[in-house]
Amino acid sequence: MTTVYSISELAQEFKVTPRTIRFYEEKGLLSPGRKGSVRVFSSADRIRLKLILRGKLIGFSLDESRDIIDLYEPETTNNRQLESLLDKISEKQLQLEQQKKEINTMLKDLKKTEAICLSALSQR
Amino acid sequence: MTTVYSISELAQEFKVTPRTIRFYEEKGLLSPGRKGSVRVFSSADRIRLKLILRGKLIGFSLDESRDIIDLYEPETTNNRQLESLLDKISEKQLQLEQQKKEINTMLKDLKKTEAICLSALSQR
DNA sequence: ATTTTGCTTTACGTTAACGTAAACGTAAGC
DNA sequence: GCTTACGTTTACGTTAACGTAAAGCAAAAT
Repeated sequence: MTTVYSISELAQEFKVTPRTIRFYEEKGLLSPGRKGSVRVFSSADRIRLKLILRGKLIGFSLDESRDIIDLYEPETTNNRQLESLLDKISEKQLQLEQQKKEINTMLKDLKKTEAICLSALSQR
Repeated sequence: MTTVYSISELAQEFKVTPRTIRFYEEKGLLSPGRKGSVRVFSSADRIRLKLILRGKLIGFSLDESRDIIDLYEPETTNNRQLESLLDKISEKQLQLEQQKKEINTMLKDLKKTEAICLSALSQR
């Protein structure tokens, strides 16, 4: 008995609206099952939604998130495709490393500003 | 003799269009000087632009970027303001740390997929 | 039995972040 | 003196990512 979710269950869990989830389906980022006309989400669908939202959080567009998610599910079978997939993975890794650097820079700058504030406060 | 920049110089350097820079001014994220009607950008303006774009890269909206940039330039003078500023800084730091975590998770997942691809390739 | 709850589709509206085009000014080069 | 390059303002257009509202079906609760 595999776990399934309704649209509103997932919406609640991830603090988005059902509209958002339907929109993701419309855009081809999700393809839940159907029981009649009603959407039925599997755990795999849930994970995909999680990945989409994670991507969103770190500034990826839905298209970019789809790219990444597709990387995780290689239905790719021949070597040429596998190699192009590896290329894309490397590219995404570089991009993510770059973002980490930017974040670290920002954190440093914030620490500086924080220190200035603190010394200003301690000085009355 | 302090360095100044034209709009197209900055546009070229940061690979954006002049329109983008004007838009940022319109939104209050930049306020370059003027020589007649012509915009004149200082090094400080250049830095601000850099910060805006850095924010963009890691998924901040322009409003969020403005918030962060304003943190760096505390014209804040009284203690209450300084303390609220410190709060905001802490908040942003948390947010950035969170993003780093998400990025690391993604990187791990990508490594997994990469390994799968590689083993699939080595197996013929 | 009927009201409520939750889901569906369809469709128009909205906001952010610019793009694009028009119409004009000005200073430099030929 | 005219063109070319670079700047300006004004204004309408565009795309992504949903919001919102209408109209309807279907199961569950009263």
